[in-house]
Amino acid sequence: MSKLTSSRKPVRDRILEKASELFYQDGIQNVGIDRIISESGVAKMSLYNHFKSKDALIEAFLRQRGESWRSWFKETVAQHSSDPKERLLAIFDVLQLWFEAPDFRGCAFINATVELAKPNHPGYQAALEHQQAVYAYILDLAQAAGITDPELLARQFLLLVQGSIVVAMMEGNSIAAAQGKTVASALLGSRE
Amino acid sequence: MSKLTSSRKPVRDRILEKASELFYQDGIQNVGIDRIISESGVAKMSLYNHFKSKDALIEAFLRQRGESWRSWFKETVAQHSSDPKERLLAIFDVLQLWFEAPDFRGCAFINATVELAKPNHPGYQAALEHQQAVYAYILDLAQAAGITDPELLARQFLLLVQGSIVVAMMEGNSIAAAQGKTVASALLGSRE
DNA sequence: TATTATGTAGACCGGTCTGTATATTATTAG
DNA sequence: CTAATAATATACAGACCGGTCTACATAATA
Repeated sequence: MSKLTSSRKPVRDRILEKASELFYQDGIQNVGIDRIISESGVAKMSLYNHFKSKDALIEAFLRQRGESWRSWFKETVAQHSSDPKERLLAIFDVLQLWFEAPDFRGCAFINATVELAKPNHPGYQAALEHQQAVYAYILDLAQAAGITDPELLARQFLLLVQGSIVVAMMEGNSIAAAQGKTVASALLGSRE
Repeated sequence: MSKLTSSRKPVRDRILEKASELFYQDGIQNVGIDRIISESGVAKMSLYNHFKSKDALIEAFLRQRGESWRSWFKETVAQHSSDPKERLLAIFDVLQLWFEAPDFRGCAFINATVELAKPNHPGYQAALEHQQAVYAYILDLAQAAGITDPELLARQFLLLVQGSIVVAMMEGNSIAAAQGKTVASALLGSRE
């Protein structure tokens, strides 16, 4: 217990946490290294000791956020219902919860592809993999629900999810979630 | 006819054209003033003579692109069909055309809100107005088609349109358009 | 205790960015 | 022809960027 001892957490975690917060909130390009280190209370050399470049930090941010977001999403959907078909609809209830979070600023992965622009950026690939993982999750639910042509339904749902996210971000409210759910219901209903 | 006379078009137009191309293609933040002036063959002072700042140029780019994109979109939809209900579906055929354009890189307005991040940026408001205009156009079609609750259908279509655009951009192909159309068909079919 | 790891603090570098100032050249109008 | 206007070519300011380097402090370990 030497001085301020804000170093309860490992340095690397503090850097990544603060970088994640700032990158998501203000945009990757609008956040500089200097701000990350000053707000996380860490020396610049510590950052470059744990991450070889800003691009590497961006990639680490995206991969970590992808994992934590998906696990939160799946768990929250699961606790909404145990019936697979109802879970497909619960997707949009959970989206609404997300949209209502005060720090919501859209999908970090859509945002990253827009900002990074270059498909060869390591963060770009991470974003694509996240979208694939989300699709795979929806496909799982569709298969468990016994949907005919689950691949098509999963793709349709993916469009609805991404569309809801974008509209919610631009408008700054959560009504897109409920409207997405009405479309999802229609899709499921038209198959019975 | 003095020298190279690349100045067939007025200077302001050349600047705005090149800025539009570069902003859309590489991202607003990834394009500097110096590149715009060098590639458009114009002096830096000419740019700042016609636009008071880069932010003003960004706003001009978004407003001009919004108008030209919407007029292209409406005209192309109109020439696909004259029946309002078929036009609602033709939206996704025209989207597919757009997605297949070699320079397609998503929606300039979604991208702008992501990049600019600050809602008080003049370009941000232009982006919101564009989305409103697209919604108004879909609503027009829905009303002309005699849809019950046209507002709801227009909102549902907006989600599908935005979702298709985002997915097409990330994946770099156009299959999202056809899949969006299947959802649109289902929505229209479930109302008969 | 001596050694090695890790982190801190801050100066510093080359480069890029937006924006301005200046001086010169074309073009156009009266 | 002359005077006003518009565009050009550059140099420059000042801020910020990512990234490196050095010197020092601290903590763990042998």
